[in-house]
Amino acid sequence: MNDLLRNLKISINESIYLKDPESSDLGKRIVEHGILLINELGFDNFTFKKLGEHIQSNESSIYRYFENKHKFLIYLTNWYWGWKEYQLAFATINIKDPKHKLNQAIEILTREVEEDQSFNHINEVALNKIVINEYSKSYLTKEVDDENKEGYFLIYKRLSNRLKEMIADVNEGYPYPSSLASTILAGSLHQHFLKDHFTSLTDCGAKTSPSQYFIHLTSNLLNS
Amino acid sequence: MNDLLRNLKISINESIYLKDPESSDLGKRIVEHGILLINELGFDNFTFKKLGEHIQSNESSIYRYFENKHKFLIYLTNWYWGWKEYQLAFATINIKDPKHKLNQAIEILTREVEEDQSFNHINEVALNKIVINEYSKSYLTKEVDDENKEGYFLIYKRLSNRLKEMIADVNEGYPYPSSLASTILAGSLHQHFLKDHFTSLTDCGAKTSPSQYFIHLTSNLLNS
DNA sequence: GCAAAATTAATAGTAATACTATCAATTTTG
DNA sequence: CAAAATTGATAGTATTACTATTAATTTTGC
Repeated sequence: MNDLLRNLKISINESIYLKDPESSDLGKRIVEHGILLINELGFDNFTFKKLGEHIQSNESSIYRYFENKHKFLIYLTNWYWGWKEYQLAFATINIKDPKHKLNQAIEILTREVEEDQSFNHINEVALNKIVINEYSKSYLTKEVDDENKEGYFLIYKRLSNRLKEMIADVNEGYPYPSSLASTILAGSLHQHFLKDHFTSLTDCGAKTSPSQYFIHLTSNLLNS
Repeated sequence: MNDLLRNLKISINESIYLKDPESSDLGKRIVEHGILLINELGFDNFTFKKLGEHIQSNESSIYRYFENKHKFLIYLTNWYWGWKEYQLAFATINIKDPKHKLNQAIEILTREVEEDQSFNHINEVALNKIVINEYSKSYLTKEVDDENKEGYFLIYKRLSNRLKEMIADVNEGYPYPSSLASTILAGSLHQHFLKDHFTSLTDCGAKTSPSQYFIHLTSNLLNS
């Protein structure tokens, strides 16, 4: 992202928060330090009380922004996928060739994340680690169907669908474009996790990236 | 499985439990009803207290078998993967042709689960749902590296590695056999989840199965 | 610049969770 | 049949995940 986009705001479904954290200084500190603290402790060990201590504020004040830590995770991961959606749009808009476009999309969606200067209070590297380690906990719940109806996963579904369209544009005869898109998105988070914790289960590591693996896989699948 | 295997026992790393639940009637009831209750409530809402009430036993008695519910989940998922490993071994042992063997392996590992009469106190269908919904929570923790060293994920890693070997036997030039194996294992759980909760993100459903998707994907990748 | 409104902080309190400890009752076994 | 092991019942602790109330502080609108 560049300076032209300084005023960009990732828009997030209002039912996910009680009060928009972007609307106040405290709200931004909750998000900023929440990301750092979840990354440090893991989501399971993270509490609003601990976050309150970290930002020298009060547990009860945080509860005025988010109902509970589950919703806070939903908020953060929505932000992440919204951010990815912007990156994807900008990086692929002028590409005409469908194959090139798809490869670029996969690259954006599966690569190692770097800091984005456009969003001051968000550490995208830490947030990416949270998404790798915790995203699936946001939907692997008994409430998933209700929350899906509420639109909590809309951005992610839209993103997966964009990828699916690009897959179909390369090979309209390929019978599983939706499954391939979701496999790339969820699978790349998984490969990133494996390279950090279960090296024997992946070929990704110092020499090979998840992006290479998925670009190779997709090209071979669609161009044969 | 058949009657020849009546006395089969899935062996599980001793450091996962405090007392072998297979060694007593109470232990078996903990496992049997624990599976049903986790499937019913979801792992997050499951507690040993609730399980105690269900089996008309006491919370404190359950704690003598398992340190906590996390270890209980590790136990159950280990059992599941051990069971899959047996199925895989039996179903592929006499197949000579590497392509046929690999297809058979993918079928076994990704298909819809059916009841197995060999294991009385285990409801494999419910357990499969638990694995789909909860398995990733067992390793997406801050303790994953320590627990990996303790051997908590050995069976799963061995299974993934067997699949990797079969992939390499079909095409020794394919550069990402380990990643493909882990993608098939984790990806098929994910596709099963999607078909139940996010139908727009998958092509799997009434007419198409995750098995078909992954067999098609693998064949096309390795035979081109 | 000041009063009213909104926000935040501090404190207290509740119910549930995730255990541990103790001891009694029951069952198993040698 | 006595000793050992297992199980059940009860109680207790620290933490979590909140809600409620009120006071202090900050913001705003005129």
